[in-house]
Amino acid sequence: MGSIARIGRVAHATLGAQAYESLRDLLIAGELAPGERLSLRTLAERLGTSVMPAREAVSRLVADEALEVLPNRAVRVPVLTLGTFRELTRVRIAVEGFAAAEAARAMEADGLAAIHAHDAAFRREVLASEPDLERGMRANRDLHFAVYRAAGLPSLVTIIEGLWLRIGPVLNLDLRSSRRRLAEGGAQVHHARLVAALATGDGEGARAALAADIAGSADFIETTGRLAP
Amino acid sequence: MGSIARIGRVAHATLGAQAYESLRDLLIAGELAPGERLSLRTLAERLGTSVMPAREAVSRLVADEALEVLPNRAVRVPVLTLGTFRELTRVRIAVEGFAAAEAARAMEADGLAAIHAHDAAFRREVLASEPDLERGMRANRDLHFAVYRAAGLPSLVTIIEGLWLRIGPVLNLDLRSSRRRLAEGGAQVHHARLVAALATGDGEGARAALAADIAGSADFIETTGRLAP
DNA sequence: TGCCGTGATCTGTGATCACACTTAGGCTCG
DNA sequence: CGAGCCTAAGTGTGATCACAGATCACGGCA
Repeated sequence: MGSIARIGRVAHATLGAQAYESLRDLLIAGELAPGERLSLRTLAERLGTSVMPAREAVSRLVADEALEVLPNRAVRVPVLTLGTFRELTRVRIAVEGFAAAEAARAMEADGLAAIHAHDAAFRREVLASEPDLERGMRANRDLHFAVYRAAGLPSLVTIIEGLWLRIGPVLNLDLRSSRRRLAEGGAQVHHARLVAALATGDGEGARAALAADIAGSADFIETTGRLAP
Repeated sequence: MGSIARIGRVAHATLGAQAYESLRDLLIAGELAPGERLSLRTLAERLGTSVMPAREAVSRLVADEALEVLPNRAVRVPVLTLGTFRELTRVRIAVEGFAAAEAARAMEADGLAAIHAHDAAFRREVLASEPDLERGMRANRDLHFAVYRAAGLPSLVTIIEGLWLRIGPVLNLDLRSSRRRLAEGGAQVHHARLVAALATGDGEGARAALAADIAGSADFIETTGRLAP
């Protein structure tokens, strides 16, 4: 095979798209606290570009409601009220629960294998004596989205990504602040029930397990009392 | 009442936001055909501004997947394949069906009155000897979103708007092309069942009626055979 | 007559400048 | 010594310019 054949895509990523994904990852990872203000020029300087790519990134994230512009035109990470958080949780249970149910019906072998791997990685981190929180949360995220992708409905995955983008800041900020959650919580129990239901094609079982998982972490967040009233 | 009181919103709408809503309405109304290419400069000239607001509008719509950039960097209205259309329809039935079920449980008097009004307006247009298609479709849209808003889950309404934005071009293009659909179809029958279920708080009935309505219009679109293979 | 090379034009992207507005800090005056 | 104004720095928004790449049509060569 000539070397010309392995050139592949040039990965023509525009600067604006790169800036968008950088900011996006920061938000999902909870590295930008709710209420924190952003400046286009500061952001551009940190990215090593002009303000234009930063503008596009912020503009898209505002459209996703992952950032908000105040009446002063200032840009900041939205501060979720308790009511908004509960609303998002209800929507998540409905949408992600549906995705899990569909995944159970459409599950194929390789998808199930990937899910098993992510589940094992998560449980390994939970049971470790010195758990790496960031790696554990990434395993959790990979597990969830492997399930959602298995439903075979790409537009649904996009919708769920938008939901995670909005709850990311409060969710991951609090989960990182206390390492108890990872070890104590029923997360791995829910995951086990979820994986079992997926393996047997039990759609309603998968939906129930995922709903319990979401509700469990949401309850934990509420107990921290860090949400705005 | 002094005239100062009726100023209302300062309409602090940024040019980019105005451009976004203009393009958005054009897409939902199906006035931009699938596959049609857009030019930032042409768009800017039509809006009477520079390319900057047009850029922001297009950028946001691309993020919503309501527009797409080809590998050539050209921007066009996406051409839905039959598979993508069916996928979106399944997601719509799940998400909008959930919204209808929640609306039935949370329904209040004034919301129900508004829904009744939109339903009457739609039926009036269907039964008219000389139906105004555009007005009928607007009544249909108002009816649906009045139901979704009644669920009391704003983030769900945003999600559904995104779905309508994607199917708008093919849906409304075909519905306008044949006036039969409005008159023949079971739309008003499904609407009647939907409104009745909402009035009695029958969540599952509302979900079923809405699902049938969506499936019915989707079937009609498929019979036109205008979708890409 | 058919086909390929080539240049003009149009595309989106990024940088830079200009402007209205907000905000915070320092300075002056009571 | 304290409070209010007022300047200066910083904000997002919009316009304009510069540039690489794609597209398409015309003309010349085989």
